Amino acid sequence: MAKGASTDECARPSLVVAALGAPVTFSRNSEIFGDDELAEHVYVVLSGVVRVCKLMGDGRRQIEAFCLPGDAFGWETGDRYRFSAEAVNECRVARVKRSVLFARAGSNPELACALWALSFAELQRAQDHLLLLGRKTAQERVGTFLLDLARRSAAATGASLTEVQLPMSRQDIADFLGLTIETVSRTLTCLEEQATISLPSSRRVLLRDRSALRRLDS
Amino acid sequence: MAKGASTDECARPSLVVAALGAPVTFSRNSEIFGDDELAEHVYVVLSGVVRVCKLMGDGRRQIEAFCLPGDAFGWETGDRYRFSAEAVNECRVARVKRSVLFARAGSNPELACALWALSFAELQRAQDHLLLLGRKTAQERVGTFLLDLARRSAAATGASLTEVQLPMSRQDIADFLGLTIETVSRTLTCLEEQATISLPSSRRVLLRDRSALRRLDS
DNA sequence: CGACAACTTGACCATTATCAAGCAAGGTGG
DNA sequence: CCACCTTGCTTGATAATGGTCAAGTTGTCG
Repeated sequence: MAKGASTDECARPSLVVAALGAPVTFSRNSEIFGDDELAEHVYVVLSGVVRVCKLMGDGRRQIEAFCLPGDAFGWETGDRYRFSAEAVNECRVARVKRSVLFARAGSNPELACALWALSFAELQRAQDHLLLLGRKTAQERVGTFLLDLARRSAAATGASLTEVQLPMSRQDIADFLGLTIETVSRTLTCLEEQATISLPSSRRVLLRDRSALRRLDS
Repeated sequence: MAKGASTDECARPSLVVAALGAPVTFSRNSEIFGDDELAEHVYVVLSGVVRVCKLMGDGRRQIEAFCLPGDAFGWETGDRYRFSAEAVNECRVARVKRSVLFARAGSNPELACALWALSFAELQRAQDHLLLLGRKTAQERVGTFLLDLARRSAAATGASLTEVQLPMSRQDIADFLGLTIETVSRTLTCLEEQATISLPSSRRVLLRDRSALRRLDS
């Protein structure tokens, strides 16, 4: 306990930011903000899961991130959002006015530090995701996804590390991993046949062989 | 000219940061820093091109970004780099001590603002790249790449918008676009046959039909 | 119980990867 | 100055991963 706060000079960055905003709830599949809308707010997930995505003219979709409790989304440099955000399931988010946030950050070093921490977390996730989309096989993508979701769910809500709830549909997973829904389904089946995971139901996954999964993770 | 500085409340963020560092030069293909090394510096490109990349155990490589003059790289939240950086060609970079940078940013709002601008620019490029890697075809990837490089080269060095110099090898392009070297080569040949581009030499590209390229860009 | 959405599975296909030559440009040493 | 080698690029033939199209199955909600 000696120097307990050493890892978080900016203790719980998401809380620092969320404290400045008002909680809002969104129902499954409802839009939190749309591509090209005026970017007036930054958001922090309180409960539930949010997907942040880009759409191409012909309907192809790339989900850039699933945001779990504690994650922030809606950062922009310009004055408009460059992607849309939707509730994957029923969820609560803290909505913080950008103007308020930046005004306060100027005079509040703890807040400024929290903003850094949150936006960098997003950058790092994006960078890891580039490697996945550019160079990993379907099996590696799914394996990485499951491990990551398990780790982050555990961190955010204290869920088990070996049992993952999938709040999102197969289509969402496919659009996140740069695959099709069929390939995601087949890959999960294949991992189950290899006894790497088991699927007690389509939205619950047990990680049976974590070392096999970690091997897929690279 | 009236309100000339409106777009850059933090005028030329890269210059503000670069001013704090010392210029260093690197020769073609030399390493600027390696994955997992202690992250003591942040860098700004002054001239030349830098590639920032991740490697997998079996040698697969993903280039996360090509950094042109004015771009910054080497941001980290933790104390170690999570990727490596190498000189694509002879290049000069400003090397800034992280400790100095962050100490000064605390008391210098212009600098703090410049840091935001630079790191967000990186985040946005990463996010656009996710869509490319996850959902675009080979032809779309190459088209997007050429347009982007032309635009950024023009912005950084005043180069022409219709003639692109490729400072990087086909292998670098492939590892950036999530393709193989052969597919990049074939795709360029194919675009030339369609009269969308021409290739006076392997490292020079003329953008003949920008609207066709923009259609590929989505 | 019926209807609908979400998921799985199968058969076939296409894009891109792999493997293997061949070619062009640039540098070096005789 | 030229033969030789190296490196980087292109092209071709073939293979494989993942995509597409089409049925089925499961599960949920009225």
